Parts: sequence; C-alpha cells; structure tokens
Amino acid sequence: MPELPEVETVRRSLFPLIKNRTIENVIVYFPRMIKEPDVETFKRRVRGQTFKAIERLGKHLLFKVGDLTMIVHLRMEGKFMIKAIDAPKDKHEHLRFNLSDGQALCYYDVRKFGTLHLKEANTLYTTKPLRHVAHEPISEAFDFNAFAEKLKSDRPVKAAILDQKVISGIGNIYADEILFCASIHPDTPARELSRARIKKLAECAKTILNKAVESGGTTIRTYKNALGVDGMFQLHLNVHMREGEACKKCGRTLKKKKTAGRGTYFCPTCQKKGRKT
DNA sequence: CTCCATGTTCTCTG
DNA sequence: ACAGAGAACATGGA
Repeated sequence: MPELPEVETVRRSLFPLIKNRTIENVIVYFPRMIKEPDVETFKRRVRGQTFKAIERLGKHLLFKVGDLTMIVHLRMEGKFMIKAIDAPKDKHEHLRFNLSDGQALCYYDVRKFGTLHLKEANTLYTTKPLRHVAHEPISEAFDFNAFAEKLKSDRPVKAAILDQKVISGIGNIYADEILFCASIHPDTPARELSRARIKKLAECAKTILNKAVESGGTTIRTYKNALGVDGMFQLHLNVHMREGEACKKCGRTLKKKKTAGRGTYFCPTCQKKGRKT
C-alpha cells in the first residue's frame, strides 16, 4: 500500500537506475493500465525519449521523458523492477520499457489497479489526475489555512485526511499513525476540531511522513519497494496493525474499528472523542 | 466456498 | 446542486 513515503522511496531508488537511459521500445501487456492517450499513441510518443527525472506529487510518480511526463499511480500493489531486456515476461508484469543500456524497466501489479497517464507540460497540472491534488504536509507550499478550510466538513477526520484533495500523500497506515500522534479520535467530525488541534494534526502529519521517508517507508504484508528493498518504518508504528496490543503511551489495549470504510486502529484512551487538548 | 483488504473514481441517495 | 456513503475495480489469502 504505497503512500507518500513508499512512493518517495521508489522515486529515490529507481532514478539512478534509469537516469539518461533512452526508451528503445515499449511493451504493453495490460492495455487498460494506460488511461491516456490510446496505447498506440502512447508507445509512439514515448519511444526514443530519455528519462530526465522522476518527480513526485502525493502518491503519484512523475517520470520526465523528454518534454513529456508519465504519471504513474501504484494504487495498492504496483511496483517497478529492473531486469535484463531479454528476460521473459513475469506473472503480473503489465508494462515494460526496453532501455538503451540493455536493461528493462518493468511494472508489476497483482491487483491491476495502477494507472498511467502521459501528459504534455501545458496540461500536466490542469487535468486529471493531478488537477485537484492538494499540497503535501511536508511540502514548502503546504498552506495551513487552506487545509483548515478544507476540514470544514461533517466527515470523520480520518476520511478527510485520506482525501487527496484535502491533503495529499496520506493513506490508511499513516492516517492511523497521524491521528494517534495528534490524540484525535478518527471518528471526530472534521469541523469540530479546534484550530489548535488542526495545527497539531498538520504537525504530526509532517513529522510522521518525514520520519517514514527517512526510514525508507513501511513494509507490511507483501508490499516491497522497487528492487525488493524493504522499508523499516513498521518498527515505528504505534497503532496500525496492532489491534489487541498495548498502547505505547498509556499501556491500554488498542482497538480496531471501521471508519470511512477503512480498517482503523486507535487507542480508545489516548484518542477520546471530543477531547480538547 | 465466502469474506476481507486496499486507493481512487464512479454512482447512488438524501 | 451538493455532500457523503457505498459500490466497483482485481485477486490472493484467511
């Protein structure tokens, strides 16, 4: 379940392996992954281009190829790997870029939920999927007042911070960790949060995402980063996947419930509803 | 066999 | 029209 820290780890580890390589050929095994433009146009435009950079916005990877940008979203289980150009197709391999150095950049996705959009510079940020993506809590551009304004909603605060239009980069794991850090019950209606608690929420989001990036992300279940490298932030998880275990702050038993349609881990003592601190 | 998990977008409801 | 809830997507594992 790659969230901002995992996607950032992919970005950092992958770029040195493809930097300045030219795409000699593109093989699409699962055409539905290419959302824009049609597959033939996509192949024609990308062939012959060179990887100039990988950027990231929230959970989106932005591959700069020539003057074009490939926006890739890994959704739940998307991964990239490098292998020899003549290696046979693996199970769950959906896309392959044959590179000028004899290696191939391959995309894998068991769930097939990942997406790719190819954009020109003039529409990159003004069209889907990046059009409405909010700033990240760790970005210089993060605007606290805009964030507070978007929390004026009746939704549970957990639903609000999972919404990429409100704040970007946070998924189910870090949402739980951030709310625990801020001592906020996940079901608290977003508009009931005081300005001080919103401040705390934004600070916790920044601290936790930065720390997770430093740790190379979180490795749980089957998720592994590019090259199969494991992140280590799971060692710092305070609530996520710890149902029935002791709270590291108060020692009481952590609970699991469903909020915003998502499995939600929290401490009923440290994260009381209506708490004012 | 059934149910669950997961991020995002689409569709339905009030 | 709006916000919010729920379904859909795909597939492996419990």
